[in-house]
Amino acid sequence: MVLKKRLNYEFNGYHLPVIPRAPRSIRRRASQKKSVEDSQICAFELLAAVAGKLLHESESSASSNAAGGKDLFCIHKHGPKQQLLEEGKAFRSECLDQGSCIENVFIPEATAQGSSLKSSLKEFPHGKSGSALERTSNVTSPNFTKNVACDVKLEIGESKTALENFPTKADGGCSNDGEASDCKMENGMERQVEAVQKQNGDLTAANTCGSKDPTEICVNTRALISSESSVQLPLYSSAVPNASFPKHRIDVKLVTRDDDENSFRCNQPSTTKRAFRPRSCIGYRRLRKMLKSKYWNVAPKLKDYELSNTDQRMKSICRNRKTIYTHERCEYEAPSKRRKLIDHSSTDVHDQEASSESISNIPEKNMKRDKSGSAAFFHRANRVSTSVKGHQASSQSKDCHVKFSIKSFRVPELYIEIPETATVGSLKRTVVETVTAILGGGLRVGVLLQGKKVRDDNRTLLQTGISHCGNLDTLGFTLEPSFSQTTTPLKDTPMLVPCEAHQQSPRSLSSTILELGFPHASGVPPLVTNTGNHVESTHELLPSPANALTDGAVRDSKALVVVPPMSVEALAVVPMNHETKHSILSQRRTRRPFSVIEVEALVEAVEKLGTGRWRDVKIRSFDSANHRTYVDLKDKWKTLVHTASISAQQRRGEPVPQELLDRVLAAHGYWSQNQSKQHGKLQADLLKFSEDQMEQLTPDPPQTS
DNA sequence: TTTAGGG
DNA sequence: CCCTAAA
Repeated sequence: MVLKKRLNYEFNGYHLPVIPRAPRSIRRRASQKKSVEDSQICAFELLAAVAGKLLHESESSASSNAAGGKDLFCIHKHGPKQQLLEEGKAFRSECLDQGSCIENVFIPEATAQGSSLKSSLKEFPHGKSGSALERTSNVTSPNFTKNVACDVKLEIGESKTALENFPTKADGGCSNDGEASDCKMENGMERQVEAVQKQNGDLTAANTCGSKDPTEICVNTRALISSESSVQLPLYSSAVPNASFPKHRIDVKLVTRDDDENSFRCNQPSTTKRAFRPRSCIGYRRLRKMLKSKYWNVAPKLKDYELSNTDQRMKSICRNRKTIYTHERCEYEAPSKRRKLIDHSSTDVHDQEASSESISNIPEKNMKRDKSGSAAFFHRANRVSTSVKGHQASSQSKDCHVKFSIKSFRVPELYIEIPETATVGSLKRTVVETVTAILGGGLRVGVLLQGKKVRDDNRTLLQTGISHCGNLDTLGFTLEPSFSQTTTPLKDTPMLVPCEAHQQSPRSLSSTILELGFPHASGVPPLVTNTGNHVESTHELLPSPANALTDGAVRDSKALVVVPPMSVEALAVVPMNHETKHSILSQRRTRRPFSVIEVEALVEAVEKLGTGRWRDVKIRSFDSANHRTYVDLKDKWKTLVHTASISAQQRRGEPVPQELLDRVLAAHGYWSQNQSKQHGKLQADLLKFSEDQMEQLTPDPPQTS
């Protein structure tokens, strides 16, 4: 079926607008076969399982961590791949596997027929761009990551590394900038080409990202990989600059930026395209839902659910989604009606710690502490936290209670890097956002003993040496930002705090992973956990120049990275506040205005497919634009129709060429008129009819309506 | 999961 | 864009 469809698309210009769509059940089946999603999930689960196992192991012996990490890595890396191979889609780029996607708007040349679209298409240097793209795809992430505009760099803790590299994404031609479409396209292409070239050059050096330290890269890569969201990193290691990809059809894909979901983009051979559907989107949504569910599930009472989140748990959650959902509504609707916040806190990572190398030096003495509601907070935190709380019986030695007084926490340092050309205002915004993100994002507590982090949450105070007789003087606590606002007891994990815009998807992924109990190999540098975030943030952070037009400023401000812990006082342990949660979990997706190119692609697709087949439209023209869901497309169409019906003066935003609007009206009229009959036997007739219509369609709408 | 609409 | 009812 898929094949058939594809053929149709390819060869029929405007002809066959009426591609009868298969009954949903069938479609569903087909889609299910698209294993990508499944495979991803499988991989995910597998990962989770492994993680769980590792975690387990790590608890018993720290030494095993390294190995564990490795294994994990391997699995992650190969698992998906293998699966793909099995599917016979060997050539899918890894980035795809990873779930990273690039948004491509591809426009079949065939389509170009008579419509104005054609003209614009022609502007693309097909040959050249095509090849460039292909190359790009080979290299995949590296290029993108490498990217053009690295306005903001995020650095995390001591591991400055890779972040810098990832940060920018190459800006796809199609992004939302307000530039004229043509220009955009070209620019985008060129850029990509440049990137590619550069990449090739640099590749040898191995530091695509330009990070100075290869080692670090490796580490990061690993970390990233482990975090699932990291998807792209694997490429680094395996990137083969010149590997040749199978040529794709004629589709020209435009790379657009895609942030929310996964920011990585890569060009996919069109062939594969259909194979994996909106998986990322879907996956993303799914995760989101899951998270929500969890939130509800757990958050309400901050019960100490077992922290060990295994995939089992995940599954169950999924299963109960509906139920949970209801639950949520009841309990949380009040605060914010529309937004369901996900409260990671309860579920999160706690146990895991991403160990950061950063060791805070000055241990603070502690005495008693406690502030607000840490109860819940600590609750989860298990042992350590408990101890912090006030006095509690320290685990084993029942007789002794250790009292702590925490005067201050060390707080991670923030590094913000923005272009010289940035305005002071944007700098301020950036700083504010960063801080907000951190504070708002949730904190976790790290425990330092003699300047060293205490990673093992399972050890008792006694075992750790924290007791009366012990050196409380050398005991310190750190407050570290964490994605999920959850605070985790021991260990400090410096993390990237996602800016508000940050989205979910990556975040979700990482969070999820964490929840799953992904243990970081202790040996692994600081970021296993973080990595994912980093990447994410990176994406978001990097504003593509093009985008700047629309919301560039905002974007710019988003990028920030948190580095190592530093001392900040009075950061009371804040249980997660709503706001925090709000900002992180339930954020509204970043607004991404449709670019003219996208509009064009949409119009073109609708002209062929008609309205009411948004899923197909999505697949056809926005398959790789992970941030554009079919609902988005439908909404966009709605607004386009509206836009087309109002005067130019009343329109806002990037102006859409009148020609496109005319086509919108034409298509809208046409399809609304024929909607009822399209599937029937009239199909043939309609076919012809539509053909005619379409052909003359160019600027003038089919009068049919 | 998709579609269709309201907000 | 989000949220949902329906399908």
